[in-house]
Amino acid sequence: MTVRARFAPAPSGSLHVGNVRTGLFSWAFARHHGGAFVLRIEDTDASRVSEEAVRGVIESLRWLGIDWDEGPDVGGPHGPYRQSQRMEDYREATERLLSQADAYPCFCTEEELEERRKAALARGEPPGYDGRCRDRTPQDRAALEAQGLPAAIRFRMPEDEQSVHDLVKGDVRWAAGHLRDFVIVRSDGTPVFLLAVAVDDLLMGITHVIRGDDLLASAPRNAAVIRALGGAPPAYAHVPQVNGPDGKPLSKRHGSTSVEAFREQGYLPEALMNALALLGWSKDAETTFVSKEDLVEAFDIARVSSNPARFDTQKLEWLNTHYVQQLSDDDLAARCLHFLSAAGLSPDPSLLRQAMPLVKERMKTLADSVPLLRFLFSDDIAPDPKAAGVIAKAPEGYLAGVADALGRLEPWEAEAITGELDRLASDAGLNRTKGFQPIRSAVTGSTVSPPLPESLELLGRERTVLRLRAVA
RNA sequence: GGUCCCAUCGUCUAGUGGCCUAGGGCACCACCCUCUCAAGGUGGAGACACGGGUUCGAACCCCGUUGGGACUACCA
Repeated sequence: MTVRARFAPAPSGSLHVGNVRTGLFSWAFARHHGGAFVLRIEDTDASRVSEEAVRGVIESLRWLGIDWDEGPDVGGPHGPYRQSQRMEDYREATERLLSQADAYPCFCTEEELEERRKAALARGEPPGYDGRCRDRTPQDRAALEAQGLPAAIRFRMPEDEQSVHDLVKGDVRWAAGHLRDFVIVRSDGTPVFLLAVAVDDLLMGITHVIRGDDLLASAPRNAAVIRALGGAPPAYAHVPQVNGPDGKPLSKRHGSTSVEAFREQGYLPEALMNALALLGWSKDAETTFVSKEDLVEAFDIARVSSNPARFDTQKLEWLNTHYVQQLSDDDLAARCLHFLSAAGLSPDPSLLRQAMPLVKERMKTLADSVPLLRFLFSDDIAPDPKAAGVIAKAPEGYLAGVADALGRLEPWEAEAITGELDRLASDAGLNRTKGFQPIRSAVTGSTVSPPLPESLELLGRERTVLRLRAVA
């Protein structure tokens, strides 16, 4: 059997790292087994989706390195891949279910349902649907319809015990009567997720449904609908949710946890993917660096942990510094360009490229390139308060002397500059730290910068001397 | 309330009855290196939620308790 897995996000908000992690696992599973991966957009609730969100989902996944064989943008034999465009399939399925008496019209209004729910709760009974419309006679239904009462369509849940063999949770059972009849078509005629997912998974030939475990309870319902439609349910794997640092499920109040946000902060896709891959899954006891290829090669759904994980930003940061260091200078320069431009700088390409070895191991994120390199690409480098303090404490005439000496120095390269700076410092009775810091402050405007002599070499003699004189 | 899921260092995890005086990564602490900041190196502290069983033997199996979470919608 050829594996067909899918990722089916609801584009109601941004794709947060918990969602993608689930998608990543589904993708890795499909790729590991040489199967197909399908992207489907779950937008049955039109009020909650925006076109922007759909585009955002696609872009985020692509950026991360996840690809799909069938989807809304690339098409495929089982399309369309947006639920909002599959209404005909849902209508046909509903008719079949209705004709088989696996579904029935329900005339209860939301208000009535709410009241009965409260009443049941008050009596200490479970609050689910009470089945009032379940066994109405055809005449009864006709009469109610004749009155023009709007009706939703409910699925008639089998009354025996239901069970799901889950690839990560194991066998999960629901005793008879615990799963109530549920609405599959709203009274306005639009299908509900519970129906759409089942129909789509069936029609798209999905063999493995890998999704968040908040959907575990809907698995037996999805499976029941698929069986009623004459199909065989796919295998299910419900992976745990990803929590925020406080241990609560990821949500808006955790701030920017979307893929897009991490991208904007300067994280590398390879680092995010690595971090996500290790959240709830591990290759073995030791492995901490996992590339896309490693993940595909080693992914095993049976090794997915069944308990929820917190997203660890510090580890992401550490992974990111690691991956930044792995990048070639050209690659890194190209990636930094966007951040420097966004900060209003217009870096000279060759200078930028030459600066990479200096900053590579000093960047946690690509965005860090801005404060580190501003002095090279802007002459507006008024010393910050700390730097101003250091300059003020420099011995009388020290910086002017440095300016003079550097103005005559030959050749203008790091090694010679280092020698000269050392000489100047010791002549002034200063050690390297004390001797270099005022210069660094004057030239970069900050007490923190890439190594000084190398920085000066790149800056050039003229700009260096000019800046020294400006503060001297 | 009911049903279901989950429970190893702060955190991510290894662990599927003896290999565990519980291993690794991040974070933390100390030291080394050092022109700032990093990076790097060395070392250190740090966990099986609790209580009962089962067994010659339990982090691993069973039961209970406690604590988290999900679902219980004409949301997905």
